[in-house]
Amino acid sequence: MSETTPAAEAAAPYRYTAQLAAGIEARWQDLWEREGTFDAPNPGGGELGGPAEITERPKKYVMDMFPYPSGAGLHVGHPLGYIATDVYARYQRMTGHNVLHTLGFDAFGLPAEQYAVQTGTHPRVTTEANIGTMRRQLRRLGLGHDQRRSFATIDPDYYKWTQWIFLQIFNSWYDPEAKKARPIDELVEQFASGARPTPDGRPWQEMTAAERADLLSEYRLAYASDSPVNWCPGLGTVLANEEVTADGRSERGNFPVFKANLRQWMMRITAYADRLLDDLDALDWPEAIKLQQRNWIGRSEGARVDFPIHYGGEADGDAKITVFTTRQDTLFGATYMVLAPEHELVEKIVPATWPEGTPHVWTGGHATPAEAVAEYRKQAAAKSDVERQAEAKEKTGVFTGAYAVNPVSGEPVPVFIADYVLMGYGTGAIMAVPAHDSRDFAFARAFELPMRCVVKPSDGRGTDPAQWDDAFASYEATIVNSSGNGISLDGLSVVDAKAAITEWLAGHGIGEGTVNFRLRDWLFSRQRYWGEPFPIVYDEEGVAHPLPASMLPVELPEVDDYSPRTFDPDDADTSPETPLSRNEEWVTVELDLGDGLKTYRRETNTMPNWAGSCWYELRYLDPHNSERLVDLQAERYWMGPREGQPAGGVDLYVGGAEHAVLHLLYARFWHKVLYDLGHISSFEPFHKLFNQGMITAYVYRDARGFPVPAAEVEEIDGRLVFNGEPVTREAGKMGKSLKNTVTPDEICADYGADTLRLYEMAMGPLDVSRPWETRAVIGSYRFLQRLWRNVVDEATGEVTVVDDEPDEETLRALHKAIDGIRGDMEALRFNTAIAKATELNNHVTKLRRVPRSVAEQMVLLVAPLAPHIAEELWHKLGHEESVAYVPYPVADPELVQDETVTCIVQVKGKVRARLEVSPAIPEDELEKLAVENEAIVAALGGAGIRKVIVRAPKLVNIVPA
RNA sequence: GCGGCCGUUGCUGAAUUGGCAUAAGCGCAACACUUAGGAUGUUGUGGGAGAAAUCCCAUGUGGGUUCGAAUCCCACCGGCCGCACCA
Repeated sequence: MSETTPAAEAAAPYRYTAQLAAGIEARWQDLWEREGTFDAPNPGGGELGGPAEITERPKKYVMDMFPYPSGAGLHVGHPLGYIATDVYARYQRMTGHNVLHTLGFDAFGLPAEQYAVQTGTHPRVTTEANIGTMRRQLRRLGLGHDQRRSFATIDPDYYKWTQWIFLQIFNSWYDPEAKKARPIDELVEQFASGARPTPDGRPWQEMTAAERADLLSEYRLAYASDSPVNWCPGLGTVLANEEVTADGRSERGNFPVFKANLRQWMMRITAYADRLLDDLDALDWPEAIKLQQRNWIGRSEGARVDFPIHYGGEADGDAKITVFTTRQDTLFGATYMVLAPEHELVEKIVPATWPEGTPHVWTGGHATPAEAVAEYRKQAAAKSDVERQAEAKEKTGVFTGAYAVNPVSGEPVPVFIADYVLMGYGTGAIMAVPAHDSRDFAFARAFELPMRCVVKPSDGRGTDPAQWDDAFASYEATIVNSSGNGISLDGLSVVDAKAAITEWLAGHGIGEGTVNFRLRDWLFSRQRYWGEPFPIVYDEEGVAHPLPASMLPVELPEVDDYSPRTFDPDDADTSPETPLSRNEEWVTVELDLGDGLKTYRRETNTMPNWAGSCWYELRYLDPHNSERLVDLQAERYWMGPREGQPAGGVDLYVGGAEHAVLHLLYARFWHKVLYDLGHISSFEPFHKLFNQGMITAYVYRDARGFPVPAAEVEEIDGRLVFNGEPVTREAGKMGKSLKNTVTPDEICADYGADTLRLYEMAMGPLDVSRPWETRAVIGSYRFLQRLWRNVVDEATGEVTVVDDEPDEETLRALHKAIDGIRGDMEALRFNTAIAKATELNNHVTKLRRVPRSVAEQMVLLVAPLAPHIAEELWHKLGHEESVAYVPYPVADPELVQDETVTCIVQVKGKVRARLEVSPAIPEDELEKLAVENEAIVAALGGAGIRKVIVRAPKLVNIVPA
């Protein structure tokens, strides 16, 4: 490694060693910082303004996903993306772009709070210390960030604007006509003028303040509501749907999550479902991520259908159950209905007694419907999502005692409640078509309900569902048994039947075609200390008032105990307690909000971790603006829509795929609201998204299965051994508990930052996960040593390049490398760029005298990848300016191609001869050469030629007769 | 269960549009320099046959399309990821 014996040092005191690299790297990092080498000017004047000659260049806005400053420090996997964006940004600078690249910190959140609780210090103290550590670790890698633009989400200057955006969202509503957010005042005006009637028809002026507030809540894009939310006693907070895993546990901490009815802040992201879906098309994102977002939004086309129902006592002829279905074509096959247990209609429809002839299995053994329903609802509520998942295969439910009417067949259909119908999706009620839906099929079998086949099975199973093993759900079939009430679907295909019945339903006023989304509104409040406070206060009547912008930021108060109150993780019968509520002095506040000085109580929830990362791409552009969240001109310059980027946005956004739906969906939503309200010109935050893979590491385990320190495992005769005992190896994450952590600091110390950068980029394609292998780092180190030696004499430190013109072969090798590397850099294929640079470097190493022109171009080629050594060599070669802005080498097209190319001649696809030909050789000439070639004649063995395929100049393929 | 992605050498991985499979690196081997090598350099390194030129086989398995397939299509095997009673 880096150790060299005194003898070797004496012989080569100027060898590129880790020690030498450390000196070079520190020196250039200091200079870059001192000179502000990577400061990117905004157009125009002001603090961040810069010369027009730079701002007139094409721009590139390159971004990493916000790091969270953990207390554990970085391992070598963390900086992978940061190195990649730095290489790309440096390349873009050298190809004439004004490049904005910086890095801030996402520093609010539960881990900081938990860490602070453990260490007994204020979250701000530990968080800021962690940020300091991370800055030091990252600085050592030589990342070319514009430090003027760096900030943390916990800075009051920053979260002031997070709160401001919240107010913007709170103070707007979504106008479905205009398909955009509008200020809530415009809605108030409509109500006040009567242009829009109030729900109960009373004039707006006659409504009380509380009534008005409630009404507006139905429209605001941020609103508080009582709704079933994910309550996690173990964490002491509620969670967004996205933060709950499929088996009903918290993503962080893996605690059980329960449904609880709590008053919480929500974001009406569902209003944007269509736009969030449609605008994906114009984005340059990995298809897999787009697909995940599409699935999460979950658009499905279907119809709403009303089923008339008569219930006890009420002579209400209009009573109905509305269902959502995607299979309206099977309406004739609906033989029963199911409501979610929590459905509000349930209480109303339950009759006093079981109808005559109610089968025993339907009643659950209860004497009255009310009893049965109450008992089932109790059971369903007590079930955690985990239990519900586990029992998903077995359908449970109970008859409500009520019958509705199938609107097309006119037949009475019994109404059940069952937990396989979810309150949160569609209308919380379904029409059950057991013959053509496998869930309904299972339920119908369990409860001995009738089935009616209305889609003729195309798999030859017959039309009697009693004989079937499962429902027939295919669309590749025609409708049968579906006539009556003035409509017939018989003989139509599924698709045509859908259209026909939808039209019929609409015409009769009992349904309409509609679109339903899986996406739900975003639960936006948390019962935590370490987050942004809401800029909201409540008056005596409990009406929420937004604070004026002049009162921002609402700073976090000191509290005695900032940990959230947590409970027994399994105790669902608990409720959250916000840490901020403990500071009574802060909570109670005297304010003049326009009605004179009054007493208000502050909102004590805080915003979720995602809030700060929802808009940081905008603040980098103009981080110190105290008047606006971002200067419009700066935003338009760096992110505005343009050719090829119709929605605008960051040019390159690099981060892990784990944020596929959460952060990326939320950030897109906020961005669109800000766009609608005219604050920005782009309507998507990130034009190109790139997911980097993970650096994994080998985990070594002993016979008991415990991890052993990876660094101390030896390979003896092909067997893996630790302390003389055999161990097993597997790929895993890198982490302390697995004893396989490798830190960037140790690699920098042993080889230097340039070697680390180069190795991480050379390991493989950026988007693929791959295992770290410390022993392979030496390869990148050798590359840099050879590069160094090609320019510098290890014994004297003198530059050894000569002013000779390079020979033809070297020249062609150089230009081929330039051409290839440029393409690779552009496409983020750094691994193959390095392979090409290595080839060139190895070629040059063999030259006895290295021409200056070749050495200089080589230094420029590797400069984005290994910037410190490149600066050093560039200056040793006699240049004064930083290599950062020197134009990247350009290939001469004449020299990219060899003077002669090897043409392969195949017979029936097998290579039988090679010809050295000019790249410009005409097809017919090449064919002639090939056909006359001795080896080919021999290979043909006298057989005639059926066909000759010529792909000049590289290939001829002869097909014998 | 549904959807998506991926299987190339001892290992990490290259291969532009369907056109010489295995670039580059690690490791391994030999040699040179060296008191020494865990330094550096040079050379070799998919399998099989052969003295050699060369030939045959090989991109998870089996089929197909094509003059030609790692690449396109179908089925299967193995692995990874996402969603999961979504009506």
